[in-house]
Amino acid sequence: MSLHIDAETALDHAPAGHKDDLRLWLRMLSCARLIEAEIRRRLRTNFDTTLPRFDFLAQLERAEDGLTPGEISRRMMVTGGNVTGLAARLEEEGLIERRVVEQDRRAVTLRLTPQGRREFARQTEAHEDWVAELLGGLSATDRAALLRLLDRTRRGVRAAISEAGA
Amino acid sequence: MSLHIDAETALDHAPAGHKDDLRLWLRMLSCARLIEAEIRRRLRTNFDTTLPRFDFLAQLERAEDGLTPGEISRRMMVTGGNVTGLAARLEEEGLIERRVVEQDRRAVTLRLTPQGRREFARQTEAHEDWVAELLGGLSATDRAALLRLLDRTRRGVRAAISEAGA
DNA sequence: GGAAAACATTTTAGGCTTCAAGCATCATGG
DNA sequence: CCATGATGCTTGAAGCCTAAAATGTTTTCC
Repeated sequence: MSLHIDAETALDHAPAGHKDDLRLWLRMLSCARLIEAEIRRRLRTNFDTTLPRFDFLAQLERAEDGLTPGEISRRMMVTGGNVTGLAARLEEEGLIERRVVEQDRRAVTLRLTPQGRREFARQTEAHEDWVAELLGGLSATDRAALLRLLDRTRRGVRAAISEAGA
Repeated sequence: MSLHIDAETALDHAPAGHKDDLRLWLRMLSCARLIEAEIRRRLRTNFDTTLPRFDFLAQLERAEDGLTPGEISRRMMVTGGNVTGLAARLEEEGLIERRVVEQDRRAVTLRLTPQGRREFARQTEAHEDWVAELLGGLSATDRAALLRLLDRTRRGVRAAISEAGA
């Protein structure tokens, strides 16, 4: 909030919670980053892989018939160019395979190889254990409350974003 | 959790909350990423800058006498090489300046230029408004509860990490 | 049928990030 | 004094990420 506007205007723009929101956001960010950094570290040291690669494989695991880069791009919420690079490296490593779509030769489908499926199974099992380990300190009550609050938050944020875009 | 182990073994490895923890983590991650992506987008379109640059300036703003790259590296929790690159670009843009430390010629101090200070003031004001806008949907009660739960979570995660490292 | 628009993907340029190696400077102990 | 090791920073290689331009393919619509 600017220091140059008068108190009345400041009140209009800074209702109770203006500063609190910032604190809340910074805390959520630091919490998420703490967990994420630890998971990245473990993926690297245990499986010599990265979070984006892991997420990529997870998308393919859930889709029995493979996915197109465009579909993966939407699900991972990253750009198409990003998918191209990740797919190239994963194919290089033999974890996924590409197949041109017969009906639409612009498109390709990406799917897990048997090796990719085995490798991902190992990774996801460990990943799940890690998360449980990191969040294990929370009581069942806290977990439930946090889940609900985060859901509410996410809905609110989505609403704010779409409103801003409108 | 692997699909190939029997139910009993699965129970050993999956006490109540094992799956719930994963869901909780994924929800926190998606929530944080949603907000972060929107803030990055706005920093880009409104100020033609990035979140790391903004964070960097924020560190310098708080430190009256400037900071060394090493200190910034610790505070931002990123590697030293990262700081070097960011500092180079910010200096290029005239927002910060470098000064070799007299007493220790290995070290440099980085500080905001007057222009950098002005620019950051504009950015941080907008940033605060954005966060308030995005989180505005939450009630005061929810905000307080979320803040408390996130703090508890962070402490638990820190404990789990340091335990794992020990 | 064929031009134009829409679509799926890749490429390119640039920024962020890490790790590891390298360089310069300082501090210590013989 | 000066060799050795510690410290502060930078560089280089590799991966992740985006936005924008380029390529090839399909669809639309006259």
